[in-house]
Amino acid sequence: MRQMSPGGSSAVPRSVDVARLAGVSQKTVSRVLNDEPYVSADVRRRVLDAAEQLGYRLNNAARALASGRTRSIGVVALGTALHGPASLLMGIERVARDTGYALRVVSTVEGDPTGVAGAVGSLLDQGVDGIVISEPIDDGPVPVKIDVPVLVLGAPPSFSAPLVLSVSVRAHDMARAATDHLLDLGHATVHHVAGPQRWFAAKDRLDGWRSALAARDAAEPPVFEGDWTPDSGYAAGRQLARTRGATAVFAANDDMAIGLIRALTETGLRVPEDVSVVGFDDVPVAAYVTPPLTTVRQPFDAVAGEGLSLLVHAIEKPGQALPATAGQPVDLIVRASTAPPRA
Amino acid sequence: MRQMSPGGSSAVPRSVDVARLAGVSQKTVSRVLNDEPYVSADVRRRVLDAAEQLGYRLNNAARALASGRTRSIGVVALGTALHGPASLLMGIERVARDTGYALRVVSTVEGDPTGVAGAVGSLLDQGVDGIVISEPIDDGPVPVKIDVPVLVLGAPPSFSAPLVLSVSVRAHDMARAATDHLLDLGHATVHHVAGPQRWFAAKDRLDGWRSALAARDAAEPPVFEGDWTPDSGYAAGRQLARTRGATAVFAANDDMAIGLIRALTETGLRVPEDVSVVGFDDVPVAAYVTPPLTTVRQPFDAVAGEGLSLLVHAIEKPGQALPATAGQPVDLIVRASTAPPRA
DNA sequence: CGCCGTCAAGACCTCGCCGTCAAGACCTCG
DNA sequence: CGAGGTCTTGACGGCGAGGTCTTGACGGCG
Repeated sequence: MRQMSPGGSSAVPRSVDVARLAGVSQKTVSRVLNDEPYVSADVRRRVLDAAEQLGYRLNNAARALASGRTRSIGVVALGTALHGPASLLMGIERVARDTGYALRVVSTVEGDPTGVAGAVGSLLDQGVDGIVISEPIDDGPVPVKIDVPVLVLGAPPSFSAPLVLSVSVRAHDMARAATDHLLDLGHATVHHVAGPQRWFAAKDRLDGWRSALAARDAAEPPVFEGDWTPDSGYAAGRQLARTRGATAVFAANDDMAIGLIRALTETGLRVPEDVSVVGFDDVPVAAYVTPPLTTVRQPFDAVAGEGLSLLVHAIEKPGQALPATAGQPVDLIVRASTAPPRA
Repeated sequence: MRQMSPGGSSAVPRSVDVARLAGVSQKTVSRVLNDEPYVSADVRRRVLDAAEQLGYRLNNAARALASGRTRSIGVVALGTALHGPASLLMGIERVARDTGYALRVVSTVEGDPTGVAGAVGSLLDQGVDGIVISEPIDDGPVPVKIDVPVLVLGAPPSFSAPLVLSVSVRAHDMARAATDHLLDLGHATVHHVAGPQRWFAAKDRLDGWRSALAARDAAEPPVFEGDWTPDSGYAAGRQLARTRGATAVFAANDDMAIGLIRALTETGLRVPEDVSVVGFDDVPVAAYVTPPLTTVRQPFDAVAGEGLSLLVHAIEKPGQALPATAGQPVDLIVRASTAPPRA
């Protein structure tokens, strides 16, 4: 355990070493390092100098054990590099770092029987002060008793925790806006290439699309269920090309929209002249594909930021009322993949 | 600190509670839970039952304090949702989970003065058994003394640690293969849209391109330095379109290639008839843009897997020889964005 | 039948920090 | 000038696990 360099006597320094060097008690070192009050400027200086001189680092395990807090937040991520989930994760990381929390990441894997419950369990094992569940997949109720606040980004599965916060990404409204846009252009109805329905995010978009159609009494064509990949969008496109009279499609993400457009173009259909396409996410390349994609921008950073500040508030001031949140705007970005149907 | 439910006396159970219920000592509980030898089957059974009944979870902070190990690995990620970094991160997470390690993630931010050093420092503060630095940005030497094994994916900055492992992503060879492909098609030379040169990954690709040109005595045109975004690729494309005689371009990632192609097409140049373009990464949409992109596939999962198994080996069997690693193949994927120059 | 090695389990200490309480120094003010 | 605050600091006892040593029980064997 004791770590020695071959040269001689350099163990990893402990706070008591710092104390000795500074000529104070260990407790005072602790005070200085935790910014507790009641330390004279002089002592503080001496302690900091001594710590620096020894290259002292606080031992987090000991600190966590003694204080019961870890200053870390666990994230249940989706094990994918898809733009949405990855953006959310990075947004969360940034805010966590800014607020002084470390991040522990576990991802759920497609097909893992334990799913979200297993991921949450492993976070609880590690010890976290709060948990973020990012746009989860539905594997039914989560049978884990959680004893820290939980933030869910997107639609929540049901579980028991002292406090469940949730920031809506408003996928429903966004999907509806996308669909409305196509209907407004004069299309009789709008087809939908959905995401995998085990994802709440995919379900929300489907629902939004459905309610937009219902509000105008538009016929609801059959849904193609893809898996977020351009490949699945392509497959949907091949199928759609054989469907007579489809003039507008809303894809549940940009990748599928891009695959879809390729399939349509390959079969001789022009976008947007013959078929209009709307995507979802506004991935970076969306503006540069052919044709530039009309899509809905997801405010990942804003969602992560807002959610995390709620969570941190819940962790640090338990019981207090939560600050109001702004809510995210729906941001439809119209580019060149949509147009009125040909007369 | 003691946590009570309003109803009554349900504190979070400790190992000593399990011990009492099972009628053994706390140490025996520890033995069972750590799979130590010298426990009879009967006792093991009783302990496990008691633990389950109480819903007992090992306290990781206490365990880490007592054992000096955290069973966690720290990752220095790039704070971006770009396909490459995000894929690497997810690959790392998957392997870490499979090998029983938890993940702590810190990201470096563009423009953070402390850079990699700061990120590594915060991981050391948290306590990790090993560190992965994923495709770092060059902020000069890292002045932190690290006392755990380090794995660097991509080119390493210099720092001091007991053991520095490194898995090459062979970006140099890949870039060279991409450039060679264009030269093989008969192009007199190849232009390059580079990534930001603070990234080692971008530098490697530039070097690979450069060495391919040098090997054939091809003239080296000026380099456009982008920032990985399609926007910067687009800007490079506008500029390139004004350059007479450019017939082949190698872009340092697919996003820039896509922006580039759009700029070329908008100015009336056809891809690949007038200009051939090769990307890098093989992002999911690469096969579906117009034209489908010739690109180099990066084996992110394989790199993450190979690297992490090395790191885990170094953590668990310090001093022992490392297992040999396979090395990753260079995988050029030829699609429709490249063709011989017009005669 | 006694010696010794292996197995099984427990007592007791340790890990490095934080929380609580107590005590001394110093100030304020009647 | 002394009572009662406020500031500063330290002694001490955990936090909840793992490590080490010890103690018995048991069994093989000369």
